[in-house]
Amino acid sequence: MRDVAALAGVSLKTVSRVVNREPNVSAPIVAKVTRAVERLNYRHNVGASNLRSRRTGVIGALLQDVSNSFSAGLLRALEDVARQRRHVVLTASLDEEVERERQLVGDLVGRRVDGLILMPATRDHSYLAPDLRAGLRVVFVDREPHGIVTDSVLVDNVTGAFDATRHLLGQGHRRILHLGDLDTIETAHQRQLGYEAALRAAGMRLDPDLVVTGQRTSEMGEEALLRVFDSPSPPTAVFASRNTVAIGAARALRRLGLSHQIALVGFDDFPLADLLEPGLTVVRQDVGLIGRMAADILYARIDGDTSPAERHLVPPKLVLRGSGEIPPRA
Amino acid sequence: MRDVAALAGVSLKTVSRVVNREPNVSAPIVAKVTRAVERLNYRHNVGASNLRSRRTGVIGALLQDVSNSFSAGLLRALEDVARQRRHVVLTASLDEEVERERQLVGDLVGRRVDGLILMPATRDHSYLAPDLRAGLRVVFVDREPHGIVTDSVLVDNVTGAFDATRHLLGQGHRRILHLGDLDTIETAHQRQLGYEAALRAAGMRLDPDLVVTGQRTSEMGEEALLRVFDSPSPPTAVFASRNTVAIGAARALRRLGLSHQIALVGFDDFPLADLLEPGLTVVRQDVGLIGRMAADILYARIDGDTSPAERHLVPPKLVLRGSGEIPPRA
DNA sequence: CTGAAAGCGCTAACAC
DNA sequence: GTGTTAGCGCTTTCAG
Repeated sequence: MRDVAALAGVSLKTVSRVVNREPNVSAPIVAKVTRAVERLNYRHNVGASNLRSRRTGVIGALLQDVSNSFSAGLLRALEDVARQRRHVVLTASLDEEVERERQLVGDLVGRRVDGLILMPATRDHSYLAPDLRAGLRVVFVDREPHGIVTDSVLVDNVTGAFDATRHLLGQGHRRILHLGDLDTIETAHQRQLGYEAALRAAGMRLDPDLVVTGQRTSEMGEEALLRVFDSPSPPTAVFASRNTVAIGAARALRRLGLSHQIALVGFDDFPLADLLEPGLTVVRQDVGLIGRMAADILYARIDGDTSPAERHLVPPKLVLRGSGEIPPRA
Repeated sequence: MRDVAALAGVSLKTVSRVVNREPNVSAPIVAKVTRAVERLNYRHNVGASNLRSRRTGVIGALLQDVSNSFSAGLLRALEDVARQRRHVVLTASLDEEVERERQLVGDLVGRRVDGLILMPATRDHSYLAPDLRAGLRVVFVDREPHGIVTDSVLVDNVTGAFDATRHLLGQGHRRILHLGDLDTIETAHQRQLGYEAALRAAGMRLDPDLVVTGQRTSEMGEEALLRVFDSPSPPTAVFASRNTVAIGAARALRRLGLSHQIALVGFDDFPLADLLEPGLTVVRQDVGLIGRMAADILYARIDGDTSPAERHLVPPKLVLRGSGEIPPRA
């Protein structure tokens, strides 16, 4: 920058003004400086500038796994709003690992990100309190903050699961298997609650044999379903409350030749769900909307919004494609 | 940091040493400093440290679209190797937009990333030459660098398309439709070349009516296929050289009721391709491997490897699942 | 509209 | 093993 100033015959501060597109610099000087910048291949050092100005133009996004379609879609939405501010996004995957979350949060705070989008792996977030007090802006996504107060954008999992289950009940199903993720995961637990509530609303009792949680992968879902169906009175419908598990369930039904006999509803849409045979009925969470909301809230905070933290609930939507509309066998 | 030093009763430099886990600090002092850090909720300012040390611990990843499974998988692989170094990844999507690429490269260079992974939208990369000369390390992924010399990790698209086409020919198909992306996109062009080469190798002539390029989305692929099949002598097989297009083609065949009559091979695998009916035969590119290779090469350069830039070709693999093994109609 | 001086928070290079 | 001095590249404050 010194060299640029010298070549352009102006002061350091003037170069700084031009580079930062500040107003109040005369056009000829802007031109002169710009020319010098190009001639010298000068690259403004954003890091150095941050040191004094206290804003990095970076937001952090700590997601579950950027390679799964939910996290990836979220990231894309965040990126789109960040870009409008000429901000940039630092991402990492947590893989449900508690230690990783704490370490990455520490790292991002150390890098002085202007804000943080967090889809937490931990269940207790009080460790964030000092940073929050120090001015860190955080928006939780998909999972609720515990032990601290901050904004969140959540899917209404209870309602989504309730709707899915009610949909199956409405078609006459009475034996509905719930295949779910680890019950310790908050969203999974809420879906279980929604399932139970729908049964209760229909005046039914919960049959513990029809609840199989702890399914994380499509393989686990597939095997779990095969196990359950190897019984004298198998279910007539399946609610698979995680997308990978729904895929496993679909695969298992295919293997059993029951794709068109057993109803199946999944939670969380994914590409190609409509191309399966039958098309997979799912509860869809609008990732684009969730990401945009989270980013908008984060930027409102960055812009100085000091209203009380809010919990934003995004309603999921039941998308009928065929698999969920199969009636119980006569 | 000054406060920490004061509280611990040591010098600034000693705190710096402890925070950076440098050797040659006595255990009791480390403990004292660590305690002071915790008491004060001190957060090491990585940005300030970078200013002096000239390394940011950040790599940039400019990909096509982080929400598609190819880019997302790549990003995940990059992240995994970066994490082993306690580095972090700055990502953005280019969406084939030339201007965006240049702007983001400029931004990331300004942020002094230690290295850059680039899946370019541009076709001329000479604009990078000054930065390269200034020491920027760049590894190209999926597309070749033009106008500069730097490392790249590419999929052997010609061979992949050749194999796919030969596979169809081997089953007796003679009228094979090639549905491809914009021919101006390098990878798409190479796939067209592979298709042509396979026909030539089988002693066949290229029928221009059987080449439909410019298909970008699944909708376009679907319509294009419907158009082609609305003819007196439709093809008996389809090679869809882009994953979204293959999905559109599968959807179109489904609509025509020809899923089991017409052979279909796609390029680039995606989740659930095996669950379609019939399972979709594809040419698979190993994203995990590509990402790991690119990151390893980038870090080798960062570590000072000055050997000549190399072009690494990853062979794609034909994955048979049924749709590509349908024989031509008698 | 432009510039000079001070300092952001840290680490390199050296001394002790 | 630990401390001191200088300065990374920029922006802030205030003066002109």
